[in-house]
Amino acid sequence: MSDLRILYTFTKIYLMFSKGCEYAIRATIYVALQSQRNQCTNLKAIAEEVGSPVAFTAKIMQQLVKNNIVYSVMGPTGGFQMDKERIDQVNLSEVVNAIDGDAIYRGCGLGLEACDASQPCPVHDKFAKIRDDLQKMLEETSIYELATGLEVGMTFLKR
Amino acid sequence: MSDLRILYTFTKIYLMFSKGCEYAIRATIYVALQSQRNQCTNLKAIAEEVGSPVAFTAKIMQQLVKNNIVYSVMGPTGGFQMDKERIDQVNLSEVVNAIDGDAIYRGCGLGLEACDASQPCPVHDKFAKIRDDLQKMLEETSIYELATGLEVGMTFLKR
DNA sequence: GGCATATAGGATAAAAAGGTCTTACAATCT
DNA sequence: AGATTGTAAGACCTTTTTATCCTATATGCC
Repeated sequence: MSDLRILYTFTKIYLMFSKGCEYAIRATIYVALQSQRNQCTNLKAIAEEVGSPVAFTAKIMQQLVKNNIVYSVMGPTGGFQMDKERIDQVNLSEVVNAIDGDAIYRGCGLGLEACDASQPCPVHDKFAKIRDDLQKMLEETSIYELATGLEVGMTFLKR
Repeated sequence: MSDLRILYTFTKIYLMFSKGCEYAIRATIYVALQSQRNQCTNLKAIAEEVGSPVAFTAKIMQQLVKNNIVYSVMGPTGGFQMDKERIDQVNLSEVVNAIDGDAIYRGCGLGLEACDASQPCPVHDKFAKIRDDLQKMLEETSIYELATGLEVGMTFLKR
């Protein structure tokens, strides 16, 4: 790792999702949990609970509302909430798609623009399998499942 | 996708590796192929062949040299080359590690710093499986294998 | 030796992602 | 009515990532 600092300053952990998408997933899980308790959660509480910057979280919540993942309630005692049926229906894939789009499923592992089965990059097939597994996992994982783990105290959203 | 442009300007395809790492993999495969033909390849040729910016590629090649993945030869007729034994030995994981470090195996899918088996984030287990598969794949894939596909004309490094 | 051609390495610049602030406004509660 | 909360959009700032440039140094060849 140390040598890398010649190339990059590098503190970032390069992973699957954009930062905004990570916040979106965490926020959705939290709102789902609160919604199960029939509670509307306001922006500040969400940001605090998922450890995300307030202003940035506001943009992300707007995006989640637009994509019909959560809904918003104006006025005092307002905030964000999820329909109870939606908690079961919405899966991780939907949330990711709302923020990052579907690039994660489509993109080439080596960054080539015109990489597909007919003109594959050297790692095309090997990556395709990993990506398919990822996609399947994201589609099979419901927000309900994740919120439940959080409620039971088995999982955590911060730090 | 269109709605996203409110949040991000977004042309980027957010994936597994940094840009530098993608170039590194492509470059290593190309150098390996040339080395099998006992040819030393200079920077300019590499950059041209893998479609990467010359100056940036120079930095990446330095990194690959430091990590003993390729070696460099100075002076006219110089460039980069791989020991023939190394072509078999080196796997994708080594190349990735040389540029991006091992963050891809360690990092939390939701970006939490203190996420592990004892204090997992809601998607910890599901991500762990995908990441383990990715790691295994990267470790099992040799540069030799990838260079061979390229030589045979089955795979491509550009566009 | 002298020259051409390479890589090495530091400094710097450009672009993208991440994040903040401000302004105007709409809804809803007390 | 007034306070509180979200909506929407734009301008702006900061950090990280990506990329370039310049000078030093090594090597092969004449």
